[in-house]
Amino acid sequence: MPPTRTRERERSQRAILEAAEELFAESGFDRVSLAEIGEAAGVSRGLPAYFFNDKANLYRTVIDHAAQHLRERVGDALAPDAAPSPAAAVERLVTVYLDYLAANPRIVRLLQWEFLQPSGGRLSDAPEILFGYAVEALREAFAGAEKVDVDVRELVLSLVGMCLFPFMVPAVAGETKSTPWDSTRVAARRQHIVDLLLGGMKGNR
Amino acid sequence: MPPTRTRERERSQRAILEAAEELFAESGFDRVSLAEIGEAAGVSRGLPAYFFNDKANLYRTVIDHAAQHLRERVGDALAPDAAPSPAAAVERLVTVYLDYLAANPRIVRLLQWEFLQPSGGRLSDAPEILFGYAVEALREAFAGAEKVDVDVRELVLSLVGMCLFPFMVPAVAGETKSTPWDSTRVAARRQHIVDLLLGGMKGNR
DNA sequence: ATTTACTTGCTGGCCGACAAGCAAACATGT
DNA sequence: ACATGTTTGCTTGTCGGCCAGCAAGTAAAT
Repeated sequence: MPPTRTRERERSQRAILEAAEELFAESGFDRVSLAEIGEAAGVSRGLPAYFFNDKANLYRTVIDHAAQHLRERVGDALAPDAAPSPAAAVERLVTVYLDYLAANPRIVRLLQWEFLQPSGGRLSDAPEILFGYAVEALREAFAGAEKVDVDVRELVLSLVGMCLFPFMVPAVAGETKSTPWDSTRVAARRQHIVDLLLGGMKGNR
Repeated sequence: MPPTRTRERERSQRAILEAAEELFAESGFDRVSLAEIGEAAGVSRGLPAYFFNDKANLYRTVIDHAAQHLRERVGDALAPDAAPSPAAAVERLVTVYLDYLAANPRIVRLLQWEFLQPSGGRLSDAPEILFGYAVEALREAFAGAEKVDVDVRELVLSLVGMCLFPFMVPAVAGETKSTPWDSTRVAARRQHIVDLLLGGMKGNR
């Protein structure tokens, strides 16, 4: 059994994956070279391609990891509660999404890059995941309720849009460098979004 | 005076600019070569760099044109009316933004690419423009009104986000190929957004 | 001695930039 | 009117750099 060996291998792989995620998120696929990734990971310029055969394959691995992370965190946070009221479901969705996005700016940027991929041959379903859980949770919550006559698809677009959008334009949203997002700022945003959604759902039409 | 000469020059320049806008919007700066742009414009591979000295400069010109287009169309549509009610201001903002974005998918994609540029050294203020008019219009509309206690910055983020976001994820928003956006679909989205915003503004807190 | 994690050398392709070339349009001289 | 020179819109050749991919090499662990 080779203990140190395997351990080193995994350590290098994780370092490369970490560096790749950072750099891909920051600059996108094309602006990052495998040499840069190796350097950032503290290994030689050839090792990334040695472990992950392709640059494209390394990228896909990064995206898949991000998608899995998203799935776990958001999915787990939404799964337990069974059949809440529509208002509670909306509120929890907003909270979960905002907290997650605020805590994971790199994943936000990876999502942005993915959004720009040619829509036909999508190699990752990360964007789909983002919406899938929201649609699912809202459908479930609205199934029992009677009063709500809002189109779920529209509502999800609005909810996810309002949660995600500020993090996609940090400069405009008034963010300072290095500090991701102040927690009170997130709370204010959360309150605002919930107000809008609940106010609009109360049958304004 | 050389009439035909200058005319041909401008024709070529416009063809290049048009092709560059199309290709940059579709694939981003890095995935497009000057040769491709030349080919798409029906000229030689050297002409783009001959007219616009740099590839970067050509890109900047494309972005500046898009920003100007945005400024003209959105600005003009928002300028005339002086001091409308908050509700009317919101409704018109939503209508103008949605119509513009639905009609100009290429500019949406250019904006997306710009959003991903390193936030420090921004070379175009196109994103700022998008928000500037909304902030201005809402500040103006809210100055006279008393009842509204919503943070304008939050509201603009929500408004622009809800309007722009669906066009940034056409696949998720359920869009078919080649058809940009059905006008009835846009109308439904418009109604939904206005409902949310007005419902949330009615002092729900 | 053999595997294996890892590095370094190499190569071919792509692309942006520059410069030289070309031909059509225009100016000028006669 | 015509020829010659000059400008100018445009093309093509070329060079240098970058980078992904591969293969050969190295050294540590077993």
